[in-house]
Amino acid sequence: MAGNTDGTISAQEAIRAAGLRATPARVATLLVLRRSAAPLTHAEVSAELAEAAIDKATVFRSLSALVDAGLSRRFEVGDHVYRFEQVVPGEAATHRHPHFLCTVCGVVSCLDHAGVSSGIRRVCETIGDVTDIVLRGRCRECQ
Amino acid sequence: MAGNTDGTISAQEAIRAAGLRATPARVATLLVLRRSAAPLTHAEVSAELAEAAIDKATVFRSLSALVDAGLSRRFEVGDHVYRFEQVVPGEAATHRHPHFLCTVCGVVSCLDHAGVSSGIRRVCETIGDVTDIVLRGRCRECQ
DNA sequence: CCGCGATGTGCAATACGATTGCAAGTGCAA
DNA sequence: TTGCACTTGCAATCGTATTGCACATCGCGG
Repeated sequence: MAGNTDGTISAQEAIRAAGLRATPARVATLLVLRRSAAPLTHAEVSAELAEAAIDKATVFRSLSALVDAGLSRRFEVGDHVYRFEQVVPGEAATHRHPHFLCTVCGVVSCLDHAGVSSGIRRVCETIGDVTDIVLRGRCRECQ
Repeated sequence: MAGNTDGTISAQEAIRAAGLRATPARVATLLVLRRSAAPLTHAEVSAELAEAAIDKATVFRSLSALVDAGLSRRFEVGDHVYRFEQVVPGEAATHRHPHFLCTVCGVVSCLDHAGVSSGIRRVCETIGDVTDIVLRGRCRECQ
């Protein structure tokens, strides 16, 4: 039993597959992330899971565990609050490409295709080993 | 007396010109920013000014005042700590350049000079209004 | 050169997100 | 089913950012 009717892997399966124990707290956490369209703050996830009597420290550790396992992503928009979002199943967690982060709506887009490479790559080599490139600003819809 | 031998405006002059009172704390704060090649955190500036018996709250307010006056710039690279850097006299206060954060040693460097612009600029326009570019990775010394 | 009022400073306290220690509880492989 | 490492809950703690308030100071006008 590795999947649902819609073809996605169940949260429990995904967590196990990532090498973690599928505890209620982690499953619930991942479900909240999956259910949400937008990235959530720890506080938001926490609030939602408070009904299930899951402690905020546990939520934080669950989120961290999910991040470490590559099931979710952590970032922040400049307001000093971390946001979490699920890593869409199928995309490699290690796949590296620049991200654009709209500081207004919080949406993160991937710049896979973007021709960011050539100029920057040389700079990167001068600096060291660049693992991450983030652009921030306002997306077209938030202008 | 509007300038030094090297042609730059003295910190005191600059502060006055920006419409602020040139207090020792502000002058000292601006000097620290000017002296530093890399952007500094509030804690770093504060530590340096502690010798001069300047309180960290004052440093924070001084930094904020400088930012508001357009003499310095505040940003952060994703580690939940604000960085401050001077606005180079002559360049527009809105001038932006990419920053590199070494996730190992935490040092932030400016990629002023870097030829990051050309390729990226086009991408930025496609996406929306990019206000900030951050690269992360390990610097040469932390390899 | 001096006094005064507006402004800035120092100290301490606070807000708040992030993070951890520890003991009790639980998942899961054998 | 059992054991043990891994998790959780609770509460405490940490660090950055921020503010209140009384005192000190800047710098303008006299």
